[in-house]
Amino acid sequence: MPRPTMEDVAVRAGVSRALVSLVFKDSPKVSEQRRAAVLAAAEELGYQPHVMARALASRTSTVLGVLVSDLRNAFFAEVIEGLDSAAREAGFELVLNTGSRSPSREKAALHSLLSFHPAGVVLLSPVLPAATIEQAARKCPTVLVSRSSRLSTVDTVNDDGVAGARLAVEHLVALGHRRIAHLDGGSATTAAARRRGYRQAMQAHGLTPLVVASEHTDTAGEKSVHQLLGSTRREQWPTALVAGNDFNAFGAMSALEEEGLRIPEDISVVGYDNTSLAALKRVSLTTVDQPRMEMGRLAVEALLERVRGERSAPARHLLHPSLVVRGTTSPPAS
Amino acid sequence: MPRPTMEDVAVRAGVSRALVSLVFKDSPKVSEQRRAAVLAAAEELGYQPHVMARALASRTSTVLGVLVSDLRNAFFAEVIEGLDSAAREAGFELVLNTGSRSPSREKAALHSLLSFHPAGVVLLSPVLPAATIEQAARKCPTVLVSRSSRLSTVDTVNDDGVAGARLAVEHLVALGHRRIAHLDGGSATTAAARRRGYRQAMQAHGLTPLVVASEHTDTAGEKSVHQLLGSTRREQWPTALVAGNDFNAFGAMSALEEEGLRIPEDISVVGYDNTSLAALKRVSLTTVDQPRMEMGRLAVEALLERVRGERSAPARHLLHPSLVVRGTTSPPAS
DNA sequence: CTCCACCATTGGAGCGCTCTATTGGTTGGA
DNA sequence: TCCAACCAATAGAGCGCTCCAATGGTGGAG
Repeated sequence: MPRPTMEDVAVRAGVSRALVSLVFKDSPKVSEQRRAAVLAAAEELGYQPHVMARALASRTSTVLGVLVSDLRNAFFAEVIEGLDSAAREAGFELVLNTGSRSPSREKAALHSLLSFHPAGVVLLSPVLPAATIEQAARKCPTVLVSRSSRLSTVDTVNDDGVAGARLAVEHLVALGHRRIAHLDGGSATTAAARRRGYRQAMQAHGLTPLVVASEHTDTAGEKSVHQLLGSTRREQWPTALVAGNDFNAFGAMSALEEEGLRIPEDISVVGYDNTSLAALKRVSLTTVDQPRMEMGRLAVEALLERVRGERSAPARHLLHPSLVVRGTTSPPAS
Repeated sequence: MPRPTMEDVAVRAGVSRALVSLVFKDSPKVSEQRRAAVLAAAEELGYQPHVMARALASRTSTVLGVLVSDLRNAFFAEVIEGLDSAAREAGFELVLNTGSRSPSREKAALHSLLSFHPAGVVLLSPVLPAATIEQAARKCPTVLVSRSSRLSTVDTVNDDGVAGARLAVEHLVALGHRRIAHLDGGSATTAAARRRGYRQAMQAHGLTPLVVASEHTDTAGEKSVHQLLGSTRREQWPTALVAGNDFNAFGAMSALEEEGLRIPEDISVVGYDNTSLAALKRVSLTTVDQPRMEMGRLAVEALLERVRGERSAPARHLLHPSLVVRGTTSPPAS
């Protein structure tokens, strides 16, 4: 299907190609009369400027590449909405690609993103090796979301996981809990900060931390709880759990119920991420909320600052999480 | 950040630009020696072909545009994975855009997709008016997923909602249920077929259909259930519910529990879509599964057939859903 | 020894656009 | 009346690439 070009519009409107270009750039130096003629001709032909040709000719890209490690995780969906609205406002287009949580697939996806010669790329919690990220950063401005980095060439946007985990512990302590366990996120990029925050908060209250190995999935949460309860005397069981993230919390809750514990009467559970499922009445999970939209917007902002050459020092955005109290936490059974 | 061009590579390898082009097209008419030299030079410079320039010069696009109506819905995430793998295999790149369930935003997103002059576009359950879709179809091959159309210029990929809803009813009838209500999906593009399937199946078993107005969200499910129970005598309450989709089912389940009904002992619930949440042990929702990956693959296939000019008649793929029985259905109380 | 077929390689035009420099047509001040 | 200043409009080069037609170099057949 051959689509009309700028030339076609120019001929039909009886003007030069350059004038059409000016009209589509909203240049003020075009008479109202001509502008109208051009727009009419474009409308009649169904003309639409060709982004790629424009990018080539102007030597500037309006494309922002976005690599999502895992589309199934609704957390990213909301970050993307933030990216999307910020990008659109600034006149940029998003090109999205997904890596399905596999380093090799992510690499391929990043490669394909870079082949667009984008103005910048956003990497959402990538599992890529640091070397690959550095390589990308040499090609265009790069910002990391939900993953930290020491590279001075990349910007980062993260929530303050230390503060978030602390928030969860403070809440439980305030309710009267003292035996509070943490289900660790393992290799996830955000796990270390949450673990640290948990430890700090526990020690600040003179309590003994208990970190249980796990992962950010519901099956891992399930397994870890079974292991924890199976290897501990009943009187020693924790009265509250700080899960690595919401999915982990869901798994943990299933396991707890299987073991005959009621939530929150017998044991409280706090998640992390405030995914949309947590808000479902049936689930009603107390959890830590990250300002996802805001994170998306900041990521785009950081990118654009680099694109415009306004900044060369790395930006390190650390956002404040907040606690959303719902139905899975209550004071411990006397 | 200026990136190296084909010219740079050519100079460094001591060959012509055209030869470099041939190497990157994997042309067989290049000597091993030169090929190696070119690849080495490219590697050293960190050269990567410019997709946009290539598209312009070759007058063929390797871009497939994807419009997702709602990224938060995990259903689409899996369709996209199907799209992604099929596209990658065929050497195409995905450009994703999201419309956040608003017609005007969707229109803007579609517009921006089309400005890439893609080889084709995939519209995932769009809320766009038919006229807009037809317009898009005039510009490039277009396929609709989870939405049907009479337009001969667009292909469609849908699950057989009639069969899916029937599956749900059959299952409940087999368990012994007779008063089975349906929570309707309202204006959702997939609602009509499911409603029809429900009606047909009920009538086939000599049962009276009861369609309750609702939407494909959990809050709507909640409200509808409260209304249904509030306006009916207890003895008349249904013993089973066929929800419009999983989210609707989640909301319905919250409301049922609030009304003091146990699931599945007092009332059974069946969802639709088999979203990843349905599989969470804590939820364990019996639901209808659509072959999402397959749908993604078929969509890309349909597009490529049109691109290659192999077919001009509209393709109408109707896929068979299957029932996934979990914990929210059981025989009715005596 | 010539001729032609065949091969790897190359120059150059052109894809749809932007951008710089330039044109020609008004104005208005001196 | 003349010229600078200004304006809308345009010609033409060039962005990074592909592709076609053409190049020169080789080898085998006649």
